[in-house]
Amino acid sequence: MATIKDVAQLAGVSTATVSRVINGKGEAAPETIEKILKIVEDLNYKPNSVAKSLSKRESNLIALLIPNLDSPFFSELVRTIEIAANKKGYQIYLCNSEDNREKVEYYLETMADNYVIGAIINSLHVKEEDLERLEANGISTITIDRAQFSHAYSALAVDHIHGGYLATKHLIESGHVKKIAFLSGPKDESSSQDRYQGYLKAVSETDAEHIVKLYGLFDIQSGYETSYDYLSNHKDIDGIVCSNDAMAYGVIRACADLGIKIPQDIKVIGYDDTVTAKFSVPRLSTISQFKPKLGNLIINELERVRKKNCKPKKYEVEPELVIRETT
Amino acid sequence: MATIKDVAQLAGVSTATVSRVINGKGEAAPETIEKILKIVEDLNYKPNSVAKSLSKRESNLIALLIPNLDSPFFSELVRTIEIAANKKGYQIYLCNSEDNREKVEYYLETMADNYVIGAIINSLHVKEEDLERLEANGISTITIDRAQFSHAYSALAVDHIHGGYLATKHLIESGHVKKIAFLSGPKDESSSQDRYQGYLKAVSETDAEHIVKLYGLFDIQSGYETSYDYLSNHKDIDGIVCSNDAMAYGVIRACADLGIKIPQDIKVIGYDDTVTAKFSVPRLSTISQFKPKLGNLIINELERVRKKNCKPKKYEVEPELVIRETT
DNA sequence: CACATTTTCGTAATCGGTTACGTAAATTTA
DNA sequence: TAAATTTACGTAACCGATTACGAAAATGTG
Repeated sequence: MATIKDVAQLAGVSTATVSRVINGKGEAAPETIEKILKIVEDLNYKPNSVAKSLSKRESNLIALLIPNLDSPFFSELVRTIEIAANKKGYQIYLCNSEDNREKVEYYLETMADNYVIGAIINSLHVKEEDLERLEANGISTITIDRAQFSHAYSALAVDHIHGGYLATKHLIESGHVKKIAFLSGPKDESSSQDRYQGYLKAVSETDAEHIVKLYGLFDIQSGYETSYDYLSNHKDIDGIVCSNDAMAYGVIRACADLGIKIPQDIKVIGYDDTVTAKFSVPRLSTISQFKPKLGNLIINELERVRKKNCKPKKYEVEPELVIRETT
Repeated sequence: MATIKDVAQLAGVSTATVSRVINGKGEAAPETIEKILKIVEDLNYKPNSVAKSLSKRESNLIALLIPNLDSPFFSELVRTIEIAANKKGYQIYLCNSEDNREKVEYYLETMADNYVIGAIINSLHVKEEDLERLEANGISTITIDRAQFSHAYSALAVDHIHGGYLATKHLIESGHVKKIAFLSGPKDESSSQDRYQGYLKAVSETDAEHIVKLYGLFDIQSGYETSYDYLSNHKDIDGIVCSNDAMAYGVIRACADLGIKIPQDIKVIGYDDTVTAKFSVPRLSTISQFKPKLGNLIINELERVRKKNCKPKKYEVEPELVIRETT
């Protein structure tokens, strides 16, 4: 691997000049520029990222902290962000927290000493003081979705209350739905609670009745288990609003096992509009929130906040209802 | 952020001593060690990874090059590897190639100048000479699955031929299956071709007949589209062997749309045993290959090969048949 | 006690870049 | 043509660690 010294030597100039030319900073004579660029080309010289990071005290890594990769929702998120970041020359430092505070802490620390320039954060376990610490270390942050919206930094959030409302209202109006249940994510998870608020609001506006709130872990298995347990002992509901698609797939499976027909006997709605929703049997009605262009929005916001004097912004994504076959 | 200089100054020693003590290299007086460690503790000093990488010319990043994150197969792979890497103090540099040679090249280059210590590679577009270049730059490699098995470096592969054989044999024997089709991934994709070999072998051993080979893109949508197109024009098959689970879900959906009953009218088998397979309607019979412990195996192999004089090894994972409801 | 060994630790170079500052040469201005 | 200004580029410090080498201090040996 050629270094800047090799280039400088061959060009008969100092490394400072080479650096300037490559980065287009300061002045240089046209012939010098040409000579250097030719040598760079010949040697296939690429500045070493690590050295660059050290001297500039910033890398081109963007940390992406997420709780897991199992759910399609997150893998789709990672994908859209990776593509957007890549287009701008950033790379992704993947931080998979497994929803575990220790791993979150580990990653928050390594972010700083890897000189990542920004962090995209989706985690129950990140508190405002963690964001403060990151910003103090020059790492701009943007939280997505699950973390609170009310901290002092940039955030992108879906209006979960409205989403929950939309889902529930539609579910109720899609048939003779009178008695409904809400299948929530973990108790300490705020987006689920918000969706639940919207759910309650919709219930109060109609003559439907809220029967029970169930809890899952946002994965297909827990969706299956909790709904199977409940439905095999109770026949009192005809609609279930799920806090994400993965759990809804579990519900669909549980109903199939129990001989409950969707949407005739019971209607189901998910949340996220993951790719599978279009192809499940039956196809899942759901709430769509993230679209590919959000990757760009997130990366752009991170770049924007990095410039001093740029105030953090809050973004809200309007959830949209996607009607398919389960309602 | 405290640096090694701060620690050295407070302890009244040189940075060299601090470095030695922290890394447990060379000798140091017990009191000196104690004093330094105390200050490290007090200051919450963490060595800067970037500086460390530069001076040692190696980071603790492991590159993970995969074609996409859409398919659960890859997101599960990323997850198991992230967990294994993390346990050993490595971090993941995520390289999502979108199955695109340009992005592959971009990432191969950035690997070297990020001083990643190893690369886990799954890509159609990586050739043996790319592996050579990586190794020449001190990056040990292990290819997984889709890339050829025959290069000079470490590799982990599933015996796709045997897997295809197992799947097909079971499909045929699970009912009165006489006329079957193979739903392949992209034409240039070797694992699919291997599975197809196994498929043909199984066909030849039974009285079933191979009718058609269809091509998809390994995703649910293409699985749906190709099978829908074929099945709406032909009623001549009663079994489909799919080259991965995602496409099998597409087939299931297509059959539902066409009023074809699974497994009564047609039997379907997938490949990968993704989490959803247990919960789809109907539950998908499939071939299981990667288990969580493979993450550890991969990371260990990467560590092993790094030591000079350690010859690359080839690993084969035995595919296993998982019988569910589609056969 | 003189000498050999060992222990402990500091000096300084290095990894591969960036950049503030200064200076010599080229150009402009009067 | 001398002074002022601008252009082009080099010197050297720096980012935050690691490490080869050597020297001083401590310890052991006869």
